[in-house]
Amino acid sequence: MTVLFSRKCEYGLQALLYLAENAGDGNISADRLAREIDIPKDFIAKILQNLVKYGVVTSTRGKTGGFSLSRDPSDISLLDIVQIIDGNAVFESCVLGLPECGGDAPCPVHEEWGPLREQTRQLMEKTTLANFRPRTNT
Amino acid sequence: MTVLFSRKCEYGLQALLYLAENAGDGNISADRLAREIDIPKDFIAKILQNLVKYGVVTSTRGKTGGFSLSRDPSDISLLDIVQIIDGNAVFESCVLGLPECGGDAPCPVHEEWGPLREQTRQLMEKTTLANFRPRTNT
DNA sequence: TTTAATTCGGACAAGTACGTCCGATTTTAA
DNA sequence: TTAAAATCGGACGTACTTGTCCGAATTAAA
Repeated sequence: MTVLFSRKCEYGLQALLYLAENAGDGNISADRLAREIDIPKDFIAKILQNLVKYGVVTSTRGKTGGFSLSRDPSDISLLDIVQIIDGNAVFESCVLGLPECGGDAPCPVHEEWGPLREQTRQLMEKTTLANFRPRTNT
Repeated sequence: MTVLFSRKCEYGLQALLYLAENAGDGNISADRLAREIDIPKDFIAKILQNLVKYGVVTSTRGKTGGFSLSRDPSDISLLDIVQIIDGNAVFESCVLGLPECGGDAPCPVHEEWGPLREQTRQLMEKTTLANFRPRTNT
């Protein structure tokens, strides 16, 4: 199991953070991404192709082709990516999986999980692709 | 996708909360559990059989058989159940899936996710099977 | 012009989680 | 004693997620 997001989503986040980090290098190929962040090449290619469709990533074919971010990294939140790949059910569902969990029939952790979930959502929302490596300035 | 725990784990938690809630009824059959909380019968049976092995649930065969809690509900935390079924990787892993995420190479949300994860763990730890329906006392 | 390196799209394969079935055993009640 | 209702254990089937492959199209460099 993963923690909150699917493998696909984790890979997408990792790849886009790498694109942001290495934006100066121009197009970055799926092959390089696969090598650098240790993800199956064809799999990350597919994930990025999907993000291209949603306007987050730009792709270029041909010999010097590859992927790059469509917008400024600071304009793309981690939440944007999560919602494209996984949707936002994770930020709306009962953590115990009770379909009817809500105000009138709350699960035992409903009241406490709500704020934690919301804080998590806000964390993903405020963190952008510009926020790679927060404190590794040697 | 589920939120934090596997389907199996969610079902286990739901079933045990039901056992706690209806402890007065003696043994509760997999069939009743399946009907009441809308889970495939053979699936919840398997999940409970596993919890029997770990000493959380007691099973009785035969005509009036079924399942019941081995200990007082207040003695069984939700975390106990989660750890038996899913392990505790969920409370230890990087939320972005980075294998090397840690103090020296933190992911962009490492510092903030840590406390949220820990609060979640503590919530599951302090909440027991006696904490069903916190505020439905009419 | 040719070759190499890339993305694209679709199909397919593998792996894991989820769910089902069945025969054996146990126990109670008729 | 017999029948019904339950768990147990193992095997099996299904569905979803993850991962792979391949041919076509595109582009730049040799």
